[in-house]
Amino acid sequence: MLPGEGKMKKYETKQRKRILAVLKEHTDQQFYIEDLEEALKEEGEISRSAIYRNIKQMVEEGVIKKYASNKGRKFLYQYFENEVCLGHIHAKCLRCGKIYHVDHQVSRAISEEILNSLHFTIDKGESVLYGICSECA
Amino acid sequence: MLPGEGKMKKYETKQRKRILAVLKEHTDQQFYIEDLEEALKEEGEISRSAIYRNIKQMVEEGVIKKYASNKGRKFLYQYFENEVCLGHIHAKCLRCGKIYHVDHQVSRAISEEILNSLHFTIDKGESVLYGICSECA
DNA sequence: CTAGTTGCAAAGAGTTTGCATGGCG
DNA sequence: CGCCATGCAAACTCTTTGCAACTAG
Repeated sequence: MLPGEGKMKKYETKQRKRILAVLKEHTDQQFYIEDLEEALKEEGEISRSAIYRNIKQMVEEGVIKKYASNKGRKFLYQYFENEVCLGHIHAKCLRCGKIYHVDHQVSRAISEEILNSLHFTIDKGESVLYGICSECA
Repeated sequence: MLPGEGKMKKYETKQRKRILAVLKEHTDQQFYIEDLEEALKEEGEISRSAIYRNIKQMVEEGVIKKYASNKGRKFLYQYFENEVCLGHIHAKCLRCGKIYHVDHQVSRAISEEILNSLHFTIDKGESVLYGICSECA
């Protein structure tokens, strides 16, 4: 890990493992804290503070990504596969919530178009396009 | 106004006029409630509840747009020029916060690329790209 | 006039934090 | 064993709401 990217975890607790497992199982989905809590409940509850603290830690480590949601004041969290996600723009379906990876080439093409027309350098990891996916259309 | 788009305002109060004036003066900027409060303070304070209620009303009317911010749990608000903003993707500078309009043609080109590669239909009004603008680079 | 709006204060919703206890290494 | 993490509850932050007083039309 590069310096300044946040502290590494110290202990590998049960709770942390279970939280990460849920996120890894659904890499195309974003979770509210309450979704995580719900999903975790089946094998025994984890306190909210533990969830919040672990999540926060993982965000700092770059293991998961934190997104703001347009409706309401809750945050969304998603497992972030560095190899897969870096350099990709993402698209989120407003109906089903699923996350799609915009193909590498297309992402780069878009990035270049914006650069040419506005001299604006996109941070692909931060940019999420919203719309309706093929399944929901 | 189309049905279902929200209620129209009833009264044109001093407070409402002043709030809208501030937003209209900086159409390339997004405001936190506290920024508005600060900007309004100079000509006499407006209560928070009045600011919140007016803002909420304007969002429902489509006069301004509400955005979630990635850091912190506050919302951002921006005057929404229908003629100018409709059909445009926006780009927000992560450093200075300024909002840029992605040219109509480029917006459409991007929209089509995504449609072709993912069969995903972008909602341009909801999509904001993040990055660094030319001035801040 | 009289319905919609303001300002205040109190209630909500989501997140963070202090502290004693418990568990990883 | 020592340090970090957990769980609980209380504190915080931002937003919403109830209500009496106040205005725009």
